[in-house]
Amino acid sequence: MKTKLFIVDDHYMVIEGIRSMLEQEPQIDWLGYAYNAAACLSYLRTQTPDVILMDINLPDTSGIELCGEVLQRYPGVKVIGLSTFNQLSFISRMLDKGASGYLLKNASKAEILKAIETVMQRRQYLSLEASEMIKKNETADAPVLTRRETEVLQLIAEGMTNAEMAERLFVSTTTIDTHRKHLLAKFNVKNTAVLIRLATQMKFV
Amino acid sequence: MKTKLFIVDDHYMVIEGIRSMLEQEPQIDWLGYAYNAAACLSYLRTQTPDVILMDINLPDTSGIELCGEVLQRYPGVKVIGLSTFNQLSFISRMLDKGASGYLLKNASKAEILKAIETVMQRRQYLSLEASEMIKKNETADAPVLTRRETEVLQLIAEGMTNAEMAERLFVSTTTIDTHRKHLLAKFNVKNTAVLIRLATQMKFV
DNA sequence: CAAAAAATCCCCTAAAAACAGGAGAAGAAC
DNA sequence: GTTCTTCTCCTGTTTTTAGGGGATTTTTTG
Repeated sequence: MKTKLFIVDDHYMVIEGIRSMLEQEPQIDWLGYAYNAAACLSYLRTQTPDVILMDINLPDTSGIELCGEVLQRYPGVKVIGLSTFNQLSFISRMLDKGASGYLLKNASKAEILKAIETVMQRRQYLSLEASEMIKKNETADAPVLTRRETEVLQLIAEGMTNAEMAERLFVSTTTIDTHRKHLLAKFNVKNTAVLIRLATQMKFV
Repeated sequence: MKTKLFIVDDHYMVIEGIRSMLEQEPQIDWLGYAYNAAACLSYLRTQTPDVILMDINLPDTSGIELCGEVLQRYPGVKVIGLSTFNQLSFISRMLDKGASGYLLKNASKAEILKAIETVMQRRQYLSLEASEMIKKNETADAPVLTRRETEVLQLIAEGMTNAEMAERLFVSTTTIDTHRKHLLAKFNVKNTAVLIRLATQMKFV
């Protein structure tokens, strides 16, 4: 039984690298690739792969969003996140969205094959270097936000004041103020500037 | 006359992609690759390539530094920068260091070959999409900041208040206030939140 | 050198955000 | 059926930013 493999990555060189490594493998059925989230979703309407290798950074949506969307529509698909060293903070959110594993972009052919094999057995595959770094980062990094907090964070980043947000969300300004306090506390920062910088860097906005 | 080609990139998939695309080309002599700046410099002590494809992001030094160092020691070598879409701001600095060209990581085989050919003729090769985006970035979105404004912007993003920045930069708080006003005006935004979001997205911070 | 740009400083007022501390209600989780 | 989380709201005070002016002194640059 061949594994139907699909890639979503905006870098042709990466796609070509994976293709060159895996195309000749007997257990891999190379379905193709997409450069962005839209093309990926469009492809999935006609074909259903077994495994999708998905870059965290895409030109239109973030891989995190795309992962959530894909798994909501096609729960049977296994998604393996792809990332570079300095983006490990995103991985845990990708796993939260239901991804089955992740690889670093410097993975060898053997490691990619192992990852695909592992997730096909309904187990999780975490690249060694990356899971080590995640362990290290676990404490400090990306906070867990509630629905409302995420919403408020987004609106702050759009430039709205507490009064404007209160009106938009049909709550009191003091409520917004509370959400802000919680955001500052969760990100462990003391003002909006750093909050928005971190939130932007961590792709919350 | 074959072109001796060397790659510096920390992502195995990218190296494999380029190798797979170019190895069979008769005019290319595939010398090999390095994962980081140190390995690259070490390799250059034994061999001198004609063209180096160099990633902007490396684990040890930045590609920009490495580019400067390599060209200082081996002025005859042609360096072509490699980058992704969201790192265009680094390219101009790479060109300042003497790079002969740059490519985006989604470049096709034909484009890579054209770039190599072009720089071997002692001309500069700039990828189309990227030079367009650089042009865009120059005019519309990214404002031109003065030295002091950049400095203040950075400190705001670090979370400092006007008083703290004034102390750090040995000026009055009202001066900082003025720089802030200019920043808001230049970015055409009404508060710090949007300022920092845009500045982060545009890689000012 | 003259003109433009950048950096510096000042006034004032109003608005917004941060800090502190508490508290009730609804729903989910155990 | 209690505990935890989330969302909601409150009263205050203090700090920080934003907005609107204006002005002087260095640097750059044509």
